Amino acid sequence: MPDAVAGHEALDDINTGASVVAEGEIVASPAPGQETELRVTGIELLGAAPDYPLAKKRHSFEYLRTVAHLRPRTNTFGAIARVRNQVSMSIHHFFQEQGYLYVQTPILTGSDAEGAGQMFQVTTLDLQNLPRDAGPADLTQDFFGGPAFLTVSGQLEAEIMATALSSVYTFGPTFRAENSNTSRHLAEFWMVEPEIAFCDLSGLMDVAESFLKRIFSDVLTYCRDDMDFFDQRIQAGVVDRLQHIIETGFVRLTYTEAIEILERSGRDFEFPVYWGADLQAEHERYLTEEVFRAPVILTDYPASIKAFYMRLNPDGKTVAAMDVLVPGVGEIIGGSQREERYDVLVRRMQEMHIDPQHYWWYLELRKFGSVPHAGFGLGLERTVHFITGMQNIRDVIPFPRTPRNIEF
RNA sequence: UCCGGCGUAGCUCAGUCGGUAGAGCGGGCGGCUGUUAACCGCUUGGUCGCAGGUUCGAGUCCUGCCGCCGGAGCCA
Repeated sequence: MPDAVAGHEALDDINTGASVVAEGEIVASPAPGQETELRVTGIELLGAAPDYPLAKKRHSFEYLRTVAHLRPRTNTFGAIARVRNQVSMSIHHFFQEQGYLYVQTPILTGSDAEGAGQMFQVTTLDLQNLPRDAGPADLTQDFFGGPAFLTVSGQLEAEIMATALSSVYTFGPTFRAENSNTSRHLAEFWMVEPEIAFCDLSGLMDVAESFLKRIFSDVLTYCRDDMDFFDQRIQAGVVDRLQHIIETGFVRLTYTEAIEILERSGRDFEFPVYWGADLQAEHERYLTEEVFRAPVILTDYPASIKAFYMRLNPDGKTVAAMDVLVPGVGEIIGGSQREERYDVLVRRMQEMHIDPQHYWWYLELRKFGSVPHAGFGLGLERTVHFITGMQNIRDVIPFPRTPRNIEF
């Protein structure tokens, strides 16, 4: 930089990470690989960056997690933030265009058995000095007069709204206190949960498929540069994979048919395959990655391995549930047609040792003008995980919460 | 939580049979200059995750703990 440039003496303090104001003229560049450049006439150092932890080179994602306050400054995390933004917008656009109502469901809940995993308990009691006489703490003195938790799903409340206002969707944070140490799990993640009035399982599958295709298509259209970046630097083939999914139909298969395929495969699976067993990750991978090489929607699982609120099929053995499985990530959507028949729902709860009294308000939806309805949950981070080809879900959310990790 | 692997310089890693710790990058100094993760020379840089144990001697072997990674379970 010529000495004539105003402020050039600041150059000694301008290194990687510094913030500057540069003035000049945008001109055509003679250099290969870029069309324009800034011919600087003045430069000012706003904030120096001595001992900046991010060198001008490649860093491991593992290291970047230890500097989560700086990693959004890297090219990869910038690209992820833009894709996340686009996916979020596409979710809203898709449902808004079809007349769904965006509703907010509570983050705090008093229901301690929503059945979707371990919950975080919330309290204002002094944990060092709990009110008690020998026995357990007296929770009637707690803020809500009883136990309170962070939600694991907005589904039950969404059903309330959907049976009043027609189709709705929620989009918010969800919390699971499972001690899961994997590349696919977070303790805090964002979930989209549409609840569709007057809808059966077949209609639900149609929504799920067109929903995912819309998200993938928008990302390829509006985040093309970022997707090319992921294709070149993170995982080769992610663009073609999305393109292929958009252009082809999802495979639809019943659980029973899937079991038959697995039994006929001749494969020696670690976990045995038989009707009634829950499908293991190895079984799902075989179906999505080897047999069909495409997203697979599995339906009609045995009632014994699914939640109480899923609608019992006429065969009396299976429920109208569906899982959307994608290659590499596994389950990206889980959903079902809901049991709208009061008597059947009560019987299912009793079979699964769930106290119907705890769900009196949920049951009343079936008592007063019940309608068929269905819904599913889509994990936002699992979706961005799949789209970008990133190896670890902790790297597709700015501030991941996992066991023993909440510093940033 | 279970199984397996790993933890060495600011970062990425090597370290043989147990014998007093090394490279590249980064940082600093100098040179060069149409650069794009520049280049050339010199230089700086260590509680070998923590705590014990075995040994004349431990980065290396053993035990426990902590953390990270991969897989599994749970699930979005």
